[in-house]
Amino acid sequence: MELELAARQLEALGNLTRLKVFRTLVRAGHDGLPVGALQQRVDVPASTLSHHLRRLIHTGLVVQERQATTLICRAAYPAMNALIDFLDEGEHRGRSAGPASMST
Amino acid sequence: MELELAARQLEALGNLTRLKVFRTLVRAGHDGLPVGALQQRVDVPASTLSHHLRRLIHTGLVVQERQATTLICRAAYPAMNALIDFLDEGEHRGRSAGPASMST
DNA sequence: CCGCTAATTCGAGTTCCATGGAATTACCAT
DNA sequence: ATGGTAATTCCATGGAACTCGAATTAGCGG
Repeated sequence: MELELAARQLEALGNLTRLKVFRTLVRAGHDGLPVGALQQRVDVPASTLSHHLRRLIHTGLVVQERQATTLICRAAYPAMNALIDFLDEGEHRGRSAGPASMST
Repeated sequence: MELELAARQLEALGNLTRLKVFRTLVRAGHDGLPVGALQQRVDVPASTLSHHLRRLIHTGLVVQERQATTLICRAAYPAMNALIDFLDEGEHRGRSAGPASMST
């Protein structure tokens, strides 16, 4: 992972609103959430949320997929794990690939 | 870990210079490095470095200890691990406490 | 006490970021 | 095509962050 990308990702997460958004998506798991649902949970004006989402997407921490008129947002777990490993200086320690996958 | 603290720590790491500083300290291990040595490695003016260090210290990611006229800086490994766990939604998975502690 | 080195604080300029209302695009249903 | 909902882009405005030279403080050695 490149230093610059890591810095941009960390900066992206270093904002209260964006961090809330990202954590909400991490909790939501692989199914993700529509932008509208995110807006209700995080409680910010739509335009503001959109700006923040754009940034998270641009840095590769969030992915969007269109389903008709709604846009589904998902946390990019691989990117998150790469970022964590980077902070750790490459000490991998068997993180699971996705959201808290309990059991088997 | 509180959301606000996590955001401030992530923001602190989300700057190219500060990220370089922090990673240099992580690599340096428990012995840490004097500010002067850091300055040589990261190559920024002393005053600039000092501002960045202040921020990293203020957020709890770095610790300083005085040794005569020089200040030793160390990465705060517990804080780093707490931050990582926070991003992960509290999935702990046996990270080691410090720098790549090979063997025993 | 005086000088020396280490490091921080002061001060100022520039740039970048966050916010949110209004206008706009995208897509589907009828 | 028209209406309707989802979401983004446009635009303006405070405000905060980054940078770094100069001045300052902290602590030792002679």
